[in-house]
Amino acid sequence: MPTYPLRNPTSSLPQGVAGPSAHSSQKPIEDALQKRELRLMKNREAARECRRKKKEYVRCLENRVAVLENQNQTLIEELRALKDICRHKVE
DNA sequence: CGACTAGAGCGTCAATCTTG
DNA sequence: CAAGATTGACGCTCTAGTCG
Repeated sequence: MPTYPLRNPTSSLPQGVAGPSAHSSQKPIEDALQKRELRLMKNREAARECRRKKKEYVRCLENRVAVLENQNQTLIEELRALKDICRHKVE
C-alpha cells in the first residue's frame, strides 16, 4: 500500500482538518494538492527514466545475442575445419 | 480516400524495494 | 518505520502501414 496521498487529496487529510466546505484556511488543501502535483511530476520523470533504462537493457541483450551468434558460427566453422583435417590424416 | 490495426510512447496508480 | 525510488500494469493517444 502506498504511503503517499491518493487521488483525492482532501480524503487523505489528517483528522480534524477542514474540508472544502469548511470556512477555515484552505492552506492544508493547497499543501496536499501541491504535494500531489510534486509526486506526479516526480513519478512521470521516474517512469520516463525507467523506460529509457529498460530499452537500453534490451538493446544490450540484443547486442550480446548478436555477438554470441557470431562466436557460435565461428566455432562451428572451426570445428568443421578440424574434423576435416582429422579425416584426411586417417585416410 | 476512410476504417482498421499494431506498435510505441506516455501518464498514472499501486505494490514493492531501498535508504536514512 | 516513514519517505522516496523503482517498476509492472493499465488505459489512452498518436502514427504508420494495410486493405477494401
